[in-house]
Amino acid sequence: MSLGKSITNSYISDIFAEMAVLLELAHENPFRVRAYQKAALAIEGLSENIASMPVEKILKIPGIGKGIASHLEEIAGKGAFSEFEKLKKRFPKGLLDIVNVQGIGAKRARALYDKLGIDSMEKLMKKAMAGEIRNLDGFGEKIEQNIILGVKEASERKTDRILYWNARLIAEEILREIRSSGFGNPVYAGSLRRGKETIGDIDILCNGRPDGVLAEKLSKLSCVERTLSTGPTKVSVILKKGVQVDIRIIPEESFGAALCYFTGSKEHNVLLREIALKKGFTLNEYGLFRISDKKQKKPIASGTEEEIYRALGLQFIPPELREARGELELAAKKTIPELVSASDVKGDIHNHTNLTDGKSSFEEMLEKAVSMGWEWIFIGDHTLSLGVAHGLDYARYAETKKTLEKASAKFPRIKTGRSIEMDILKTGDLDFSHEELEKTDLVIGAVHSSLRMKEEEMTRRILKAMTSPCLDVMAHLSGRMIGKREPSNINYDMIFEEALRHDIAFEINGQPDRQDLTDVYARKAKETGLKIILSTDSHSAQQLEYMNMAVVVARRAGLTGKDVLNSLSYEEFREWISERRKTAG
DNA sequence: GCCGTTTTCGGCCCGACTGTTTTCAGTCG
Repeated sequence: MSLGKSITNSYISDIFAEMAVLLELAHENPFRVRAYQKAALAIEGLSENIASMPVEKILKIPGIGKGIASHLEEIAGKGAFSEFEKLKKRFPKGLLDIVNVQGIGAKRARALYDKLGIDSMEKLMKKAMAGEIRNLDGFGEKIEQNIILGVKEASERKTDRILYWNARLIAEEILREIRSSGFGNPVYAGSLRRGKETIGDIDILCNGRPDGVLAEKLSKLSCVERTLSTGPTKVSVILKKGVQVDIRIIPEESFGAALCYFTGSKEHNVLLREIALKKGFTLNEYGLFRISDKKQKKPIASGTEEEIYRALGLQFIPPELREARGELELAAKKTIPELVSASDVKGDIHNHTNLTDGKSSFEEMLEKAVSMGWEWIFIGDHTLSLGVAHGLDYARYAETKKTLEKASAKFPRIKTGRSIEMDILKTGDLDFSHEELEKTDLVIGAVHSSLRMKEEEMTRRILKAMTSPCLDVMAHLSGRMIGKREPSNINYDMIFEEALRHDIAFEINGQPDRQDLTDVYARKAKETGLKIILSTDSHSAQQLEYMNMAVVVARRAGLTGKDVLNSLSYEEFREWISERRKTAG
């Protein structure tokens, strides 16, 4: 059974996504292709490991039927399924890269392979430079030029997606530039508005008439490197920073319909349109129309998203939930929760100062915390075992706690505590003795070393750490770093169940490359009945702003203000710590 | 390949833009 354990949802999801591409290359029925894409997305969004789910339960997942279920069984047994293996042999690996080049899809990739034997990015570049592609049927000089640019961009880009936080900063910069050029009301949409972990390209909507004038001006913004396409309603550009941005020009009267349409997700939109059809409407980016209104003259709703959802008999769905994960059913029953927002947050618990590996002093941290509008902050540092971070032993913890108290006196508007990020050793032991732990304000347990242990071993290590009554919060549980480090193998079910017995809270870490717990597991934690706490893991005062990152993850998980301990007052939070320590032992 | 309160067969969301073509296929979101 060792094979079954390593078969994660993301592993399976990747197989089905690749299968979809291979089927497209094979000129298969497009709806079959779509079915595999849908299955890949559905599996990616599950918190429970699908490989160990009973088949009756698997068949209840929307988008998964008998066909995919039987493939799943095969994957669970041997890591792949036969039709997939067969197709993989039929097409060289390099073709999959070629499909991802801007302007090339499966059809063109297949044609290039059949007619010129192009099976790698290198060959593609060579043939394009030699001018051999332009002579093929359906190709031309322009496509050839775009291929050369596309291959260059693909090779320069290190990863094809950027972190949410970075995308948000870039988007805000463009919005400023568009605004200062005098164009009305630009907003971002797409996966950025939905708060996805990583962002492929940035979608921006802008108020204006589709007369071509605005589009022309937008393609000349100073941050633009090259223009991919320009039409009266849409401009696609690549920024100097390497990110693709699609800007749409939308008349005010259909702004809501467009915002909804371009926010997505695609799957959410498909379901939304199906609901519209059942009610005798049709929905597109211009509005919601009666089907009988053939020329789409008079929209039922179009100006705002709220109007559109209302006209469909649905509660408004916040963008972060629009992933076709059951939100439409909730909206129909009007049970979409009021999601947590930055204004619910009264403080942070997990951060670092210049006493260990942070950059800022207590005073700088406190000043920033006040400017965030918080009522309290627990300021933390690493413990000793984390040699690289000059961690604290108990004596230094106690000493610096006094220093913090002195610093706090200068900031009467904010209440403070001294937290400590307790290293969970390889054995599952903690870095301080029990007597020392009892004298700390707040203990945040975290794994920092030997992250690649086997699942059983790593799970046992964390379970053991949790038996300490003073371990209050579990930080960045999976240890993953997006794009750099895979999550550790752990058994979430066992860890969550044990944590529930000890009333241990789980952190959503707001570092843009951590976002850990993920939205999927934060949702599961809530369903298990666990408490959740948002943190910044700041290594400078400025980074306290990452609280906004953690809020986005929490919103995607469907959490309310009440679900996060950050919404407690200082006294209530202190009370929670002492109560849980009393009962946990 | 999935799905079903008009259905177990025959549908499957919809439009913009480009570049190739003389009316449309491919790509993208």
